[in-house]
Amino acid sequence: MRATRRRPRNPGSRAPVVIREGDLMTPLELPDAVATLFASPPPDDCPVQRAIDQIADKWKLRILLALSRDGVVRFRELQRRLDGVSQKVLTSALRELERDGLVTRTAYAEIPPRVEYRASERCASLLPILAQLQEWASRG
Amino acid sequence: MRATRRRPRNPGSRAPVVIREGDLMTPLELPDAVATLFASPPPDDCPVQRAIDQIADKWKLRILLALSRDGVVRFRELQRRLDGVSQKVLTSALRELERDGLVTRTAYAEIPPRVEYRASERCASLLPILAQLQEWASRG
DNA sequence: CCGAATCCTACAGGATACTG
DNA sequence: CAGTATCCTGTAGGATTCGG
Repeated sequence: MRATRRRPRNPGSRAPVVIREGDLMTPLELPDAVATLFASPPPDDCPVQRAIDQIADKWKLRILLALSRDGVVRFRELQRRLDGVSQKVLTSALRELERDGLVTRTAYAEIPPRVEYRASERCASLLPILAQLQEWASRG
Repeated sequence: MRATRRRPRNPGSRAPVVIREGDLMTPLELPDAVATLFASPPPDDCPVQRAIDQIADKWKLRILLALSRDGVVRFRELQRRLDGVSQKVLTSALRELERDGLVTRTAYAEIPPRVEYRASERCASLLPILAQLQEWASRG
């Protein structure tokens, strides 16, 4: 952990925070590591929002975990492991994950067709963050 | 989120990793730090999914960032800063965030009424993870 | 086996009016 | 000001059918 910088009550130190008189609580401590969160472009181009949007639907997270755990998985087998997902939804989820660089799709021109999905390196680099998120969720 | 119950699959003991012969790629390297991701209960009780659900809608992330940055913010002022949010949606988002322990709501029995929102400590502990997510998103 | 095409429902999110 | 109460629309997700 890094040194927590306690904000003193005296005025004069840079005050980006609105405090009314008689206010009992100070704002949260904001370590430097999170400063970039507030420097990002305000509206819709927030990278955090984009990242969340890339994994926040009903199935994507489970898809990524299944592929990361099992390596190479074919479409039908993946659908079987994700109990209850419809083929249409799984297809579109995989398409988006592929577009976002989180999974790799490999199709073989065979009969019957064979399509393999695997997690990408980009997905692998996301897993430690998800693990932290898991730890965070378990705390509360 | 409506999931139709299907018959539970019970394939017996299965090798955790399926590798076909002639496969060129090995599964991703999985550091120990992410092992807990695959040990969690499979279906709907995944803590990661819960965490994501708590912040993955159109406004929650911006609400949390605004409150974390500005400290104490009243309802109307918050709505002004989140350009375009309707009060119904803002209200329900704040209710959920409060229920999940991410924001604190303080109402004063005055006329006109005054209600203050602030980010919780639990929210503060989430920010570093969001910062990492931001860094991750910037990499791809 | 791997989808694409179609149809359908539930719900998130928005617009507006009204209240204490 | 800080909400509720309605009404409305777009879309995520599911069921089913068809095709290469």
